[in-house]
Amino acid sequence: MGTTQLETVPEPKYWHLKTVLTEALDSEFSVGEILPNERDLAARFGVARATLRQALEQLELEGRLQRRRGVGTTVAPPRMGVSVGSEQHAWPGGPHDAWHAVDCRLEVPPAALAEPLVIAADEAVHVVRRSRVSRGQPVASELLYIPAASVPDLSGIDAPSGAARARAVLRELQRMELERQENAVELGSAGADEARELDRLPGAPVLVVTTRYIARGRTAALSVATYRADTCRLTFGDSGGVEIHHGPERQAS
Amino acid sequence: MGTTQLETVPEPKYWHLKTVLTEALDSEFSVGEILPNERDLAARFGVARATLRQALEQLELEGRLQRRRGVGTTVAPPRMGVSVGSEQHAWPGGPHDAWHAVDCRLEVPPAALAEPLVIAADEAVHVVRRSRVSRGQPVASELLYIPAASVPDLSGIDAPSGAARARAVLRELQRMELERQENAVELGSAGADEARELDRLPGAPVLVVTTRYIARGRTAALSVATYRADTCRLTFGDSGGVEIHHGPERQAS
DNA sequence: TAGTGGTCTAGACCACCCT
DNA sequence: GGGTGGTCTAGACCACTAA
Repeated sequence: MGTTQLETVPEPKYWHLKTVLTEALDSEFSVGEILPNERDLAARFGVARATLRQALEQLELEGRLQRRRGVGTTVAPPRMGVSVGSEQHAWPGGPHDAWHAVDCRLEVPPAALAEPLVIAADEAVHVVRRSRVSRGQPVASELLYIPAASVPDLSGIDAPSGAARARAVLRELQRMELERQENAVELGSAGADEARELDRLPGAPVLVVTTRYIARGRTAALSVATYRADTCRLTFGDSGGVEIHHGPERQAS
Repeated sequence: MGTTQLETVPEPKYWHLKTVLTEALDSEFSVGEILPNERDLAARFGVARATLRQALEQLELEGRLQRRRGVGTTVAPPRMGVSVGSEQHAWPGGPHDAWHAVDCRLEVPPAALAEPLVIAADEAVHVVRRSRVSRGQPVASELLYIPAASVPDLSGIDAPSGAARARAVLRELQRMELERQENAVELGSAGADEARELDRLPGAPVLVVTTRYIARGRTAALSVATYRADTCRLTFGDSGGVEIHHGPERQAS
């Protein structure tokens, strides 16, 4: 008919919902405040629950919301900046290290890591598990792969495993001179064990930081660190990082 | 009854599906190969289409699959490494710059950027739009915010807008000495315009790299670059980055 | 035990791409 | 026009948390 048809592209409902909710978060909600439950929200907007959830999932991905099964959906605080791969060229376990060692075992690493580690596919390496906490919250979980060749004088260590052994292995590693390190960031999803350690559900989005420590022209250690993508902003380079704030978002009482 | 009950934690179906599909991708599929369509796959695994899609979405998030409406689902090649925030402290638009300028306009930036730019909330700045292509594919889209104070001698430039003006603005910027730069990476989702430029749907996951260029103690420019999270692995620091391969994954003919 | 978010189903229709 | 992935619905049940 003669109706003007400028609506050439009907925006998906969940996309429009996301926009509306974002504006509401910016103007009407405080950090930590609890949103109405999903069934109520869906009814209020006149959509199916699955459609509402699509919008909430995106907002959680962007770090605006936090959802917890059995509890509810809350407004998330701004992401915290965590520094990675600083230019200071330091071995893991050094004096200004934000990590704390949890465990150390001797294991065969995943096949995909054999090549960057320059070892045989079935060769066992020291695997140090570390975790990183910021503002009282777990933010990252790391697996450090250290070929036996990088820590040759480990015979005097008595601890067969555990945090004590982990620290001993890192101490040994620091006896070499670090040549340089290579870093990479990519998107991944949390495995079952990482999810537990990060207090998230399996499959949660994570930022995977891979660091190759190079000494004497060889890969002396390989770190695979998974950071919570919802709560973390990774800063690197000279220092600091840029603070981005959303709307007013008063602090909840 | 007396049935042994070791199945304490029933794994979600989509999680198990994802595992099965991952193994299949590693062993039985080639890069670029087309998977059966979603309805067939769902029927084959005996699940609803929505459940299958949950698994496919995760695999796409991890960069293992590529889905295109109207076309199908294909096996994605390994992510390509793109270097960001290298230690070489260079202005944007310098000689070894991977970007190419598209446009330049004078606009008021989003309110959230007024503070890091150290300008008034309603002050207009030069906004240079640039894009980055790698291996024939668009990988990133950037908005560069440059306060007028950073390019004082712009009067001689005749081009009122467009790529020519963008290049002129960048040339002017390079006359200052760069003190240092601060970088940050976080997870985001593509807006409508970024999605178009990156050849993705709105809401697609992206890695947002924020760079603050500092000269004479002030923020001389602020870059917000969004990289396709599905196809990119960001490398930074000394150089290179770590190559991680999945399974055999022969190249498709 | 009540209420929350997480998983799952079996449909339907739409937007897009190719031929 | 036929086939693909993208969106949406209206239900159901489950796993978890807290009172």
